[in-house]
Amino acid sequence: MIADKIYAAFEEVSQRNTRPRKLIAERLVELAESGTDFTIDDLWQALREGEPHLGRATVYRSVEMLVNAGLLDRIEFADGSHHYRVCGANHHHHHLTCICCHRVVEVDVCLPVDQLAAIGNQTNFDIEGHSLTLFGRCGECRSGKMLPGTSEQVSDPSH
Amino acid sequence: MIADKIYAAFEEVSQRNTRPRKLIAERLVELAESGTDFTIDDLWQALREGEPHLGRATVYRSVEMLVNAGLLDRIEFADGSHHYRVCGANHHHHHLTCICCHRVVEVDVCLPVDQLAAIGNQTNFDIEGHSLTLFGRCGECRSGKMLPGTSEQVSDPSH
DNA sequence: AGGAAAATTTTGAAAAAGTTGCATATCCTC
DNA sequence: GAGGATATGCAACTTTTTCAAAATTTTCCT
Repeated sequence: MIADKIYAAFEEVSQRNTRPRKLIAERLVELAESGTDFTIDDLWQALREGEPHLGRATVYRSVEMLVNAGLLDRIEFADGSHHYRVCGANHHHHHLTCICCHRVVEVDVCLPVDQLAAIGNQTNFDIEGHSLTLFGRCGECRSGKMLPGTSEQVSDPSH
Repeated sequence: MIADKIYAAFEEVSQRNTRPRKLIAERLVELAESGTDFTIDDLWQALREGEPHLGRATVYRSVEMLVNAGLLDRIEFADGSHHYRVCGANHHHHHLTCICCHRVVEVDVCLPVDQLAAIGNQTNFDIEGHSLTLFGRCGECRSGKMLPGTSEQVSDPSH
């Protein structure tokens, strides 16, 4: 159950059980169920309707915590902007995002482990992580002949 | 010669030869020669000393153009911040950045081409690009037992 | 055990940092 | 040098962080 995962992750990273965090968890459950991705501001605006004094900073901090905990994915777009979403897959994965409509697909592509190790040796770095995003144009945008920036943002709930 | 490359790239993307762009090009030549990486604000502050009316927006736009032209690399750090630097290598490459000191190393590691093609087919995307950054801890930071955030930022001119 | 002060985490208003829109100034062509 | 188009920089806007204050939990005392 996705709701349990969210509450569990939240309890792990937070040491106090506060009202704002309960509200954020609730809202994330909704967003997880619909598979919607969101910006920090989207989330704040939505929460603010029920809790007008809730501060943006609280949302920022909670999202950051949950990204570190692996519950939320931060998704980069080709234009440098980014969204978040409740992470669907439990295994290591990356994202492919559409340049036009910002559709997001989770993909299994990754770097060969031995290459990573080799780079670590060559450079004398302990490699602790990496970030990878593929950029492209989805079938729908190609057929619609949309240009970058012309389209609305669309999230793909079907993964 | 690096200076020629910079002036050439600049002329390619800009249709007018304006004073602000000349100043930006000059400064980038200096930064390229020392191998220093920089933020937009670093660059603006430096330019402003000689040209107090120069606007931030001009610097933003010029940097964006030059990133698109492939002359500047945008380098991501593990904490979500980013720097720019005049691109050393002419071939396709990515970056490995130190979590502690923000040292940057250019690396040749990349995705297998056939995997990219396979993903494109599976998802019905035309894959047009990707972004990849490795995060780790460099030898110096490991031996110094520095913690994230404790250190100054250091750029590695020796690549 | 019950209650309140102490200790510590978390919050949110406001300040700072980063980015963009638009009227004006500048550059190039004729 | 005037006209047309690009590029600029001010100012507005958006995003992120800071820090004093509020809230939660723990500790201590009766």
